[in-house]
Amino acid sequence: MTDVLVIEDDDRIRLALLLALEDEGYRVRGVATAEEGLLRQRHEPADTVLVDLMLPGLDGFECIRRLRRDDDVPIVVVSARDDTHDIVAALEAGADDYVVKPVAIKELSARLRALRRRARAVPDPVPVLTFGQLEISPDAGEVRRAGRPVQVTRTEFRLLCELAEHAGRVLSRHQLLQRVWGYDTGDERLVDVHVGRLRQKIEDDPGSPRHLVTLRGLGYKLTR
Amino acid sequence: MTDVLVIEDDDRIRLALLLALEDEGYRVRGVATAEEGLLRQRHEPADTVLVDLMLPGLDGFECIRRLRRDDDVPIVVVSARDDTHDIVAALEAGADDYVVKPVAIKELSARLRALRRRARAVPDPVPVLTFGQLEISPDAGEVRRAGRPVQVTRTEFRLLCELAEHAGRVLSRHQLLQRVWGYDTGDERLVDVHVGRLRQKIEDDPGSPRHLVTLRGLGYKLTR
DNA sequence: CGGTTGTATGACAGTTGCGTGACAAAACCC
DNA sequence: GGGTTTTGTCACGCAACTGTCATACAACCG
Repeated sequence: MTDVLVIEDDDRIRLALLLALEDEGYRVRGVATAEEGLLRQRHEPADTVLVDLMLPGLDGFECIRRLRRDDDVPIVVVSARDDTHDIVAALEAGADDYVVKPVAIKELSARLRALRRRARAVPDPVPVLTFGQLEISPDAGEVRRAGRPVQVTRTEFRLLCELAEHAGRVLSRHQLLQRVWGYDTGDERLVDVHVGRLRQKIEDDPGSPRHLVTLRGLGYKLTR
Repeated sequence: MTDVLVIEDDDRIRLALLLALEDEGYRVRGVATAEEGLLRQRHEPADTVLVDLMLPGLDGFECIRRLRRDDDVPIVVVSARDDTHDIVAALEAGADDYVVKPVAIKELSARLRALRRRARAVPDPVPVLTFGQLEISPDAGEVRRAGRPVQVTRTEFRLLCELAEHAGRVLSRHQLLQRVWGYDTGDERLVDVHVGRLRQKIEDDPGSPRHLVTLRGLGYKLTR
C-alpha cells in the first residue's frame, strides 16, 4: 500500500484527486497549504507527495525545496501552468515529475508507480509475529518453534497467518473456510483436520494446546 | 558527463534532438530503430535512453520492455501521441517518464536531470550481497561460490538478483515472472526451470538446496 | 448417569506441485 | 551464414498435500 499526500488549496480539486487516488488503491491524505503539508509530512510521512504550485502563503517551489531538505520522498507537481519555465523551475527545485491539470487519473497513477519503482529504498526487515516461543513470519513464509524452523504446508500456513492476524479473537469455522479456502460453503470439519495437523507441528503437547485453542461451539483462536 | 541514446526513426527530429541535447552538455548518440538501439545499448551503454513509440519493426513498447530486461537505465519516451492509453502503457512497460512532442529542450533537459538524480540515488549501497559462501555483485554482474566465479546467463542473473534483493522473503512465481521477465501473464513453470538451472550452478548439492529454497505452494526465496 | 452434541485423529485415495531431462526455437557471436 | 549458447515448452514421475470418512474421545445437559 502506498501513502500519498496531496497539497492543493482548491477544495474541489483536492477532493477529486483524493477520491480518484483512493479508487486506484492508494491510501490518501490531503491538506490545503504548504505549511500544513510540511508539518504533516514530517509528522506522518507519506511515500509520495503531490503538490500544486499556486498555493497561498508558502508557494509550491519553496514547498518542494523544504520537502527535499527533510527527506528523499518522491514529489510530483500537479499544476495548471504548462509554462516551460515553471516546469524547469519545479524540477530544479527537486520535484521528480510534473503533470499539467487536468490529468487523467490513470496517467497520474502510472506515473506514481513508475516513480516508486525508481525510488524504492532500502528493504525493511522481515516482520515477525510472536506468540510465546512461536514465531510466524508471513513474508518469509516461515514458522519457528523455540527458534527451530517448523515445516508447515501452504494451507496450514495460511490458516496460521489468518489466526495470527486476528490474535486473541475467536474465528468461527465458517470464517476460516471463507478466508483461508475461499469457500462460501463446505464441510466445516475440514478446518478441524487442519487445525489438528497444525497443532502436531507447533504445540509442545498437541493434546492440550497452549496457543491454538478450541472454543467449543465457537471456533478457534490463537493466543500468546 | 551524461551519455544519452536517442532512438527515433524520423531523421530530422532525431538530428534536432541530438544537436539540442549536445548543446545542453550531454554526450549523445542516435539510432533509427529499436533493434539498433538495443544492440547499441548493450555494447556501449548510455546513462539515459530517449525512445520514440512509433518505430518501424520492433515498436517502442517492446523496445522499452527489452531495455528494462537488460538493465536499470532511465528511459524517457518522447512521442507525438498524447493519448492517456499510450502514456500508461509506456510507463507500465518500464519507462520512467513520458513527454509529448514537440517539447522544449529546456524541459526535457530538466526532466533528464531529475531522473538521473533519482536513478543515481539507488545503486550506491549494494556492492556485494553475501549468502553464506555465495556472493552476488549486481553492479559488476558477477556471481561467486566459495570465491570461485560462477558463469550464469543473463536471465539467471536477473532472477538471482531479484531474489537477493528480497532476501529472506518469499517471491511467488507470478511476482518473479513479472519482475524478471516483465510478463503479466504466462506459464509459471518457466520460473521452475530457471530456478533449477540456477541451483545446478550455485548450490553445493542442487538436490537439497541451502540458499535457493522452494516453499511449496508459495514460491521461492533466497536465504543465508 | 446416559444421551447428545461437538471435537480430535488416523487412514486413505485422489490431486497437486515440483524437479528434471529432452527438445525446438530464438538470440547471439564471430 | 553457420555454429554455439541461451531460452522457453513439454511431458513424465515422484513426493507431498488435500479433503473425506470413520471412529474414538470429550464436553455438555437434563
